[in-house]
Amino acid sequence: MSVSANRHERGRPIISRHAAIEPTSHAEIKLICGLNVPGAVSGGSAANFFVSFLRFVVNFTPPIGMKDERKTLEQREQMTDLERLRHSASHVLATAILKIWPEAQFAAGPPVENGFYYDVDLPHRISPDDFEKIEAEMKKEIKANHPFERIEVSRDEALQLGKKGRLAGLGERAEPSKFKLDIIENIPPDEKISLYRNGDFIDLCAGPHVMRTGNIGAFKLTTVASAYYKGDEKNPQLQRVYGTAFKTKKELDDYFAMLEEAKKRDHRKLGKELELFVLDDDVGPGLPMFLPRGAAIAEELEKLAKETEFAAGYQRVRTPDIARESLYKKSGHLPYYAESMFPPMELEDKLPSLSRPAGFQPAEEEGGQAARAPSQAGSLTSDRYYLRAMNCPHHHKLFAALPRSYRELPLRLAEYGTDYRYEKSGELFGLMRVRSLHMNDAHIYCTPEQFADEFNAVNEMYLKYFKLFGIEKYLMRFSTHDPARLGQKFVDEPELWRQTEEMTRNVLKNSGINYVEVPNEAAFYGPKIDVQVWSVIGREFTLATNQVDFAQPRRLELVYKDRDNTGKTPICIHRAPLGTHERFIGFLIEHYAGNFPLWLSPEQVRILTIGDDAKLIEYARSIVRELRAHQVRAEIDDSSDKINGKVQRAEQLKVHTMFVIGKRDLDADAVSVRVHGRGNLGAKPRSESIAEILQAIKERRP
RNA sequence: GCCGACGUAGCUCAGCUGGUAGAGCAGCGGUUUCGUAAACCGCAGGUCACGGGUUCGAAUCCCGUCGUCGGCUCCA
Repeated sequence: MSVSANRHERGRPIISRHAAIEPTSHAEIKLICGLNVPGAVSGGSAANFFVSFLRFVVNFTPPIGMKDERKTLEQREQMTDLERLRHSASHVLATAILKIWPEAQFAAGPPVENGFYYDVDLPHRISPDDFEKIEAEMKKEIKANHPFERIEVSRDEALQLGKKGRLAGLGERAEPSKFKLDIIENIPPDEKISLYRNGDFIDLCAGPHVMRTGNIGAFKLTTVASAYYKGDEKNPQLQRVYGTAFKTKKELDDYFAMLEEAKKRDHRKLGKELELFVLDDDVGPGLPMFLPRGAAIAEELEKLAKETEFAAGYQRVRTPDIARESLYKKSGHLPYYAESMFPPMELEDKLPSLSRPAGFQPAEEEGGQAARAPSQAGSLTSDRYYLRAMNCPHHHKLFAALPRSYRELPLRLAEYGTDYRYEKSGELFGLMRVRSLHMNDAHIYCTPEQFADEFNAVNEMYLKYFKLFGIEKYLMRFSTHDPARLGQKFVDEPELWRQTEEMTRNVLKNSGINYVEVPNEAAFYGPKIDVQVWSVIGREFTLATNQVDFAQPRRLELVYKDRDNTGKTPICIHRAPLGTHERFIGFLIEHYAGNFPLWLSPEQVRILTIGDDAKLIEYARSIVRELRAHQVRAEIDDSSDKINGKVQRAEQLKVHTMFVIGKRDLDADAVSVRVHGRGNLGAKPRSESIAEILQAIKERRP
């Protein structure tokens, strides 16, 4: 799978306005964390959280198409009641902060998905320890029940007030309201400027607000973080105080209860409890290791992919995890992607005076980037190797390895390739964002005529998987190019762009897939589809990508002989429906809350013996032998614990099926079946129970 | 990468304003022979992330490093 270069095209990432439409490729799957918990979930205990949540997820439409413009007044008027309340809460927050630190300077204070924040510039570092104090002031302001008063002013009046420090202040101050003045500059000349006042606090604000501060029923400050003014790292860093607010105390309590419930599903927590994977400091950050129980899941996914792909006409290949620099120079990745790759290994065996110490350190003196820059040492014979960050160049080389005829196309090369990406430390996140990954990758080389069928088949595969895993909420983001930027951001092949986009669009339309079109976010080499999914606890991320590439095959001079005996360049489709093991397993853990279906379950069957009679133990062992002979992951618990203890341990590990066997079962050649989450299902003949297990696994029953 | 919080036994956590480091679970050794979510007794287990500093004395205070987590989109 290759990489969209657009993030690096202008030297810095292109960040769109909303997380839901951030340009992503599989390569740099940007994980959007935070919980998309519905603001307006009504009542209910933690128990119905997931019901509420699912309802929310189903109804949720990502705000596609939000552009770089400011919110219009019309859009503001559409703020929900809850958003108004939270917006007002942010003003109350600012009021409270000013009562304690009158010199505070405020920037923006909007409602957000799960609450509100206000960005503040203040020499004092606000810490959670300050929250109590701030909340106390907020409560006073709410109790005072001041009205939110809208005041329209001329631009000049607004500027005068800003210069006197009166905007986002309790009174006039020595320092001007610098951020507010900057904001006024950006208000279109034809737009009215308004202030909102509650008590002594006056803020530049377009509204809308609730009627009075007393309407803010319940609130709580949650966290403090830093944020750049206007999100630009060139701007000063501000302190962002987050909080949330609801109409009633009960709703607030429910919200925190939901967060607690969500935490229980967190893949990092479950991964530890269920012994699925570990991260070890000595191995390195972002380099997860799968324990046997987690590896079992990975193996099942691989088996699924191999079977599915084999049936779909893919051929498996195997390629190394490293390659010479020259490969990435030719493929065109290096300039775009070097900073996301681990620094190269330098092989300097041919050097005469090598005095490298045993603990060889790669050159990092000049900020690490030095090591990644092309070699300047002209006189030295050195060789650089990179750990690969993507598999496509290797696969392209396999395409090129043999003379290719149109008769061989489409050629579909698949590999569970291991890649290494030097993700920035702050972006690492459990299994979801890592530095070593195993990708369900394949590259399809085809002719333009074959493209639509191939692309459609890939999408069909996605849908098949979604169905299998019960993924109901997904969105395909179809990223297209901007013709005005051909030759700059996008390769200058107008006809190929037109054709592939048209073909892709038709495939999407005809298949009834849930998709949106996002202009100007294609990869430099072709249109792409990112698949976005929502885990049940509201994490949203790009799971997979499907990209059209008509540029790399040319760069690497891939050709096939066509009917007319001329050499032609194939179109390449990069696809990874199951994404990476790391991310997909992380997703599945949260999706299933660790309660995996039988076929995926790390431990499918556990035999629990009642007592340790020798005959009973031998009976248990014979069942395990039979199951294992059929490739079932079965274990036996013949410890000296009482049966209740064995049951509890198996339940806590979320073992899918338990066979409880005692003397009664031994005598009847039966097993008592207990299924995780469903309790005791009673005794059944041994052969029948085993047959059912085998059947459920074979069908990959949910 | 930047800002902030955090880092105590395998796990979950306690350890006040500096004075010999604790519990439960897991592990190990016994005893127990139990029919569906924890039988009992005992033992062992920690350079309090790492490195410096302050101090008579540091898990505790200060500095640095590493790691983890939360943010770093939605503007008045």
